Amino acid sequence: MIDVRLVRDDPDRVKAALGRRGFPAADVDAIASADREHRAVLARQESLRARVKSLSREVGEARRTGDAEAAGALADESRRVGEEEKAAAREADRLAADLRTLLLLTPNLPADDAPDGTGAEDNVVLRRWWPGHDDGTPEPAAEDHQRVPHWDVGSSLGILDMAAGARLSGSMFPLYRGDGSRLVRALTSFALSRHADAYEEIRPPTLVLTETMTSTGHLPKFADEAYHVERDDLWAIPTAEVPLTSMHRGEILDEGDLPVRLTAVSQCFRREAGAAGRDTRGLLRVHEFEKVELFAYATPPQVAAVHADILSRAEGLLRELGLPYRVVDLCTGDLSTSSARTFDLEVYSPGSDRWLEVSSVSWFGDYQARRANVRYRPADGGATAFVHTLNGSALAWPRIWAALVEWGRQADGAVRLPDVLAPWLGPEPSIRPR
RNA sequence: GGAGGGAUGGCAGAGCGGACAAAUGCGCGGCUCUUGAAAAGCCGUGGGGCUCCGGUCCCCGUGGGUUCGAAUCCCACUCCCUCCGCCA
Repeated sequence: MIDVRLVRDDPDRVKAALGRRGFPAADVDAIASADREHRAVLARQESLRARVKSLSREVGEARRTGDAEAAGALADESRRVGEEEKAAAREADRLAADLRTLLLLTPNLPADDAPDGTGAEDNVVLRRWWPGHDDGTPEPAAEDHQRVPHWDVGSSLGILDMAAGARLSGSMFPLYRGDGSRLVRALTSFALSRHADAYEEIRPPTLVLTETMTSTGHLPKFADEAYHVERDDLWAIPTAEVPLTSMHRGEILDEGDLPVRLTAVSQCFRREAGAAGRDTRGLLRVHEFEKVELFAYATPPQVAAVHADILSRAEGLLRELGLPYRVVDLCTGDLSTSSARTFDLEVYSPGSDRWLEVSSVSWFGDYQARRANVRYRPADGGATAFVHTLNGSALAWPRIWAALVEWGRQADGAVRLPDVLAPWLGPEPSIRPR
């Protein structure tokens, strides 16, 4: 959530910033007027409250001095003012709730250096990397035997059974078998091993409270995108970012402990409402998947280095896996609601001839921290301030899995996997027809 | 799921209807003393909203209620602890 004081003090700046992502200026004015109205009623309520308190003190004093008549009169007066105060309090509460609703639905201000644009077509490709060709030499085309979509590779090798997944849970719920399942497990172990030096490994719950989903910005606006367990009012997380952001909810951290860097593997659930039928074959888009996430709470001066670190770790994994990828700087029109700046990593899939998003590395400013109320106390003893949050996938496995089996496919139909996975899959890891 | 106990500041822990943002101890910061340290002594030490910068209001797990007045009384809920039941 953005700071309402920004709207109060410099509405034009907020309008300009939010306008870059297509948010209407009129909605900013609505926030400003809701804020004014709320503060006016609040001020009235508080002065009435102060009056009740001082009258009550006088009642006590009158009683003590034995002046029952005066005490009665004061109590009557206090009761009368109290009634007025209660009405004002109800009004103030209602206005505060209205204001909060407006703020919760307002997206974050984009970073100044995020590229302008209205949609994915305006995103900026910052760089491409091709194994063995990061020196500017021409990128090699994929061989014909690599131009087989992963769903065909998966079913012919018996390592991916989408039909069985559909039988159990409906479409877009993959079921991996045998070496396909081992590959997912190997990728998780591989990624976690690469972050253990600086990021504490967390295994968070997968079902969370409404409050937890609200802190990251996934609620209230995107309720349709998430699975909801109504009986217990719990939500299936779409990413480990959700529980990690709320891990220190309501706490005040010491500046000396920042940045707090966390990594987590979790199942991720996405309803993908409205996405059915488009780009959904095989593992291109699924309802449930596993992902390793990198996450940090940081102070503003630490943000640049932490953001770069998460991005370089995600890129590092792709390089180790030998998968061609590109780094995309998301334009203001394509940023997620909570993000101020996002770099996507996309791997090239030769089987489907498209770039697949496998990671999203974002800086949220204090937008999420304000919703989650995570603050820090500066080392110099100054006033507490909201932390900044950052996160990035490192990485989401279904599309990595897809790219690996396509790029690794040999002329004989077997799949050769990267040697970096040998610790978990054995030497010269590969998958052969059964 | 059932029975009982609990939730107060960084921590421990008093307060159980009237001047309480809250005793006391510990911790932490500053100062005095000291060659230095320790000990001792003194002083200070929660968060937040609004503000005409004079103030003022809110926060004692959360949300309601009673009262002129609630940390304190009542109700509901959440979480923690002990025991029973169930269970991977």
